[in-house]
Amino acid sequence: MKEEEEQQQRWRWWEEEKYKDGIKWKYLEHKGPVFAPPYDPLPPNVKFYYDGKPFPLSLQAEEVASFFAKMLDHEYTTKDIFRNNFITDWRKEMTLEERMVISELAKCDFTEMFTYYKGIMEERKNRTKEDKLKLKEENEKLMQEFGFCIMDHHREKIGNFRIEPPGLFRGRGDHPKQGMVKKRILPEDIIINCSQDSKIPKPPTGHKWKEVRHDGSVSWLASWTENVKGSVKYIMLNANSKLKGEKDWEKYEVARKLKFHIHHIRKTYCENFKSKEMKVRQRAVALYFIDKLALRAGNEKEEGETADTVGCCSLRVEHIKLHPELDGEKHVVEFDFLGKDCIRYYNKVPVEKQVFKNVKLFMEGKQEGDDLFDRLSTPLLNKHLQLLMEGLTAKVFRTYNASITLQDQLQELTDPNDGVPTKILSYNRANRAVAVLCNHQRAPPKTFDQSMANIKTKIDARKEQIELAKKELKEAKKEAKEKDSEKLKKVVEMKRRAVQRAEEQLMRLEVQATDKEENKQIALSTSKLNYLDPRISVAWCKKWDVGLEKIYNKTLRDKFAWAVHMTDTDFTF
DNA sequence: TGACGGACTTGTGTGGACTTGG
DNA sequence: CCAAGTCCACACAAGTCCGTCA
Repeated sequence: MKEEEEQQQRWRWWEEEKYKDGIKWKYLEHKGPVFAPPYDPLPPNVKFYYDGKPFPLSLQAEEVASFFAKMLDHEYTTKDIFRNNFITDWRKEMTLEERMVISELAKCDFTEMFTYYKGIMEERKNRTKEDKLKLKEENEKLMQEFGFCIMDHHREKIGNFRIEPPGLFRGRGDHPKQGMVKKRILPEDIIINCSQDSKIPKPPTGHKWKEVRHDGSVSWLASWTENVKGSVKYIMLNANSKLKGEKDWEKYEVARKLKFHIHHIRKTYCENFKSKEMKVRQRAVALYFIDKLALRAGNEKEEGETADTVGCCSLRVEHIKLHPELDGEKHVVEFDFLGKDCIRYYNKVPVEKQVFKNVKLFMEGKQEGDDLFDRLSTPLLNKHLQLLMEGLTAKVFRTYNASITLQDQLQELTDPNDGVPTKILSYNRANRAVAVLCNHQRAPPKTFDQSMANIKTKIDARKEQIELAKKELKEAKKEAKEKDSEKLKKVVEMKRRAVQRAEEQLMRLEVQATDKEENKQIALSTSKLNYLDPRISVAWCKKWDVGLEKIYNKTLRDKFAWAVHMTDTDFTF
């Protein structure tokens, strides 16, 4: 409750005016990032072996070896690409002498190091309560000093104030760069962004910043270029900040605006299915998929630099199968491709006849590896969308369709007569419909079967308990009827309550089991965090008197404080 | 128009904190 | 009170989209 109060106390940025012309802030002061702790060398008794013999390593080579040693029980270290990239990068860190000897990873023995680090982890886990408390306090102190900034007179929380420590790059799926060494970032790599009239952060002693700039048109406080992909990384504010919140609010407003244009847009792209211009037809069909299936835009990617994943515009012929008829349905398109994060998208969808014919046409004369939409790119698509509605891009359709689906599903599934637990089940089901639409999948948790079985056992036990309680109630009633006494009446009442309580518990368990089962392979958190207009959820909670904390955890309530504050029961998306 | 980099959002996995039930 | 299970915050990877430059 205390936190809720704190939240109420928080500055209501949404009641203030925004800056114009791309200005993000006028005053920004912070302490700079926190760097990764320096490498802690191995004790002399822990050895690395090459070709069966102990082989002492230079400090630099040892540090990189430790990255691999710590991961020995991870699947990554069995993959060829990972191993090859690692040994190549590792050898770059070696001295000439080391490089002369160490050439084959298969001859490297890291097991002593692995065991050593395992032991340290174990020790860490078994720390005493006092130690844990002390660490927590130290962390808190660091957070208070480096975890906040002053932006235009307000103290704002920073999202990530720690620089990423060095290690091995863990790309997802078949990433060609997995296993490469992520180098240690030094102050000399860091660009600091703050206002000129602020207290400029001091670099650690003996070091200098790469650059200090004062750019109020961007939101980041510090940045550096990472060595594996050469991309820029940033220190930015927490999701509950004004800067992030305003942007998020704006996103949902753009999505809401689409509601007024969607009818016309859909009509237009259906007309364009018959366009004489191939480019227009392809654009229309792609847009149809983006709208109907909530596919991502699908930017072009540099070949060989990333895993082979696609979105709508980058679909290739091998990702599509056409079924004139399938399971009693006509014009079925079968999608099978790897999307963002190498998550598989598999779906069989009956489509408009015109779409089906078009896709067939687009595929004619093409072979594996060819683009389905060879005349289309995301910039082209977005340029077109911009003309249809200001601020419209491909990803707005995902936000729009996710939010409108939640709203419709809540309307459909919520039964006013239900109790709170069942209403929450309805909410989760509505949320689930969105997650399915957006293909937010997850691997079933490793403990899933076990914990499912546990719930079933509990349910059975409850049922038995109810039987017993009912029997006792019956007997108590019978006794009370025979001998009319106050004491017996009380007993009957007690037994009645016991039955009721047990039945309520049973119902709660059954709802829990259903929810869990339906959620086995589906992740709700992503859509909740990124796609669902929080005002829909807040309004629903207020309308049905469901505590917001049943739907949103503290982080979400904090992030969506603006929505919590401004939304009433009558909000419609 | 096409490559490219920069800025920002979206996404999953994970370790540790927190909760719960025996 | 402890172990097991669950949940959350965080780390950081991987997208989208825009502006610039040739």
